[in-house]
Amino acid sequence: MAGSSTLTKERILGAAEVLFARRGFDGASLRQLTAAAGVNLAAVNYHFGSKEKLVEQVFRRRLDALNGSRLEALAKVNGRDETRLEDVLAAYIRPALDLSNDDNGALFMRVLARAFAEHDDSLRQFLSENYGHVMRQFTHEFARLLPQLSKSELYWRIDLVTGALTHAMSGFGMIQRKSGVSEHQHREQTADHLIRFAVAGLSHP
Amino acid sequence: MAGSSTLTKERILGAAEVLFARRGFDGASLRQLTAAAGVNLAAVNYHFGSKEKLVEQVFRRRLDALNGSRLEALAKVNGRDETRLEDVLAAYIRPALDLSNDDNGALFMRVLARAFAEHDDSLRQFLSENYGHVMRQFTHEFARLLPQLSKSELYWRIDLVTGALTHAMSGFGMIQRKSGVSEHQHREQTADHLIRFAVAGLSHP
DNA sequence: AGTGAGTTCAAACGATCGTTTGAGCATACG
DNA sequence: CGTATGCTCAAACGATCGTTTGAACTCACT
Repeated sequence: MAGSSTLTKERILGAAEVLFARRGFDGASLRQLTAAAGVNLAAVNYHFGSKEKLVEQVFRRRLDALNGSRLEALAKVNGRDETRLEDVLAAYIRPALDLSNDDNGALFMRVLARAFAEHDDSLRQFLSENYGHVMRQFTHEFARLLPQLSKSELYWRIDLVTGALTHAMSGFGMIQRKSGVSEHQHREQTADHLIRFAVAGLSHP
Repeated sequence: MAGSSTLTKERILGAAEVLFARRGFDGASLRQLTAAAGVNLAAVNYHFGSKEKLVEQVFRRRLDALNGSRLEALAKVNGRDETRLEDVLAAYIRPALDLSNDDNGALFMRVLARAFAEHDDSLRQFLSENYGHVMRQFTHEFARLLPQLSKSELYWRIDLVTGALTHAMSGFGMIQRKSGVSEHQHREQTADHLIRFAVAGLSHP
């Protein structure tokens, strides 16, 4: 091998994240994308095979780490002697907010929200096949902690909470935080809002 | 005037609603759209001026009625001697669910959710200019009913509730209802879920 | 019957899309 | 040194995009 250029691939993935968040998957063209990344137009098809494969890799790069952190945090919560609902929700929410540490991690949540709103079948299938087990594990935990809820009632609430969180986190990083508040504090306050809301949405009488 | 064909315009608007919901604004081409509507390709530019203007009209056709119903329902609630939070939320939610009476009314909520997730500036400005006063009026009502909440706390909760409702209603009409449940009952049950969730999300301690 | 405004139509416009090609360049290995 | 491999590049491919054009058609009105 010569260059083994993971550099070009990474530049493309980074630019794709920005442009997919801004213009959507259809709206962002490979020419805009490769120009922003400073690479040749043909590089996308050479390194990824197609635009659709690139989209999948954009998700993979973030979701592998994100959902890994979530499951890790959930396991840690389950290791304690008593499991609290808010801790389970924190295990789901905090890793997502931590993404904003990365350069464009916050933008990725916008990409995710787009994919959520587009009811594109192939993309949903890809996400379901690769990361469906995460949501299933959290759902199982919710069912255990909220035994008073019927199955359909629980699914309704999880769906609503998911919608709320996806929407809110897609806007995170956009809202200007007041001066005098550190980024860490800001993220902490946001996590607090989301967790308390999710607890109320799931467990209200 | 000869034809004064409101017929062609309506066929286009109907097909646009379906295809925008299914493929997105960029993903749905005027050729697919006019073919589905059974009209000539040039008809869109003749009757609407451009594709972007067509998008605006798709929103106008539904949102004028939808937000009108919402304000009407809100006025009716405010006319009573005491205003309850769940009634205000019902005034916001029920008109949206009633859209599913219409042929493709339920699909329109998908279109709306898409516009919500895409952070397209020109579309957001259009919606804000034309229908921003509705959200402002409801927000004012929420502030009155929840005086214990700080301004920022209230905005957080409204944002989260809005995200949840938009997501949920964009999926309404997709979920198959159990046999033996009438469409009216189904809508009533859905409204109940959404309203109780929204009450909990807004007013939790 | 004839005029004219409103509408539809097939055809074409230039632009841009995702993808492919083949030559050129770099580096590692015999 | 020579050659093979991985990668980049400019250029082109056919397809499809939104939009425009000018002729054909419809129908109310004089």
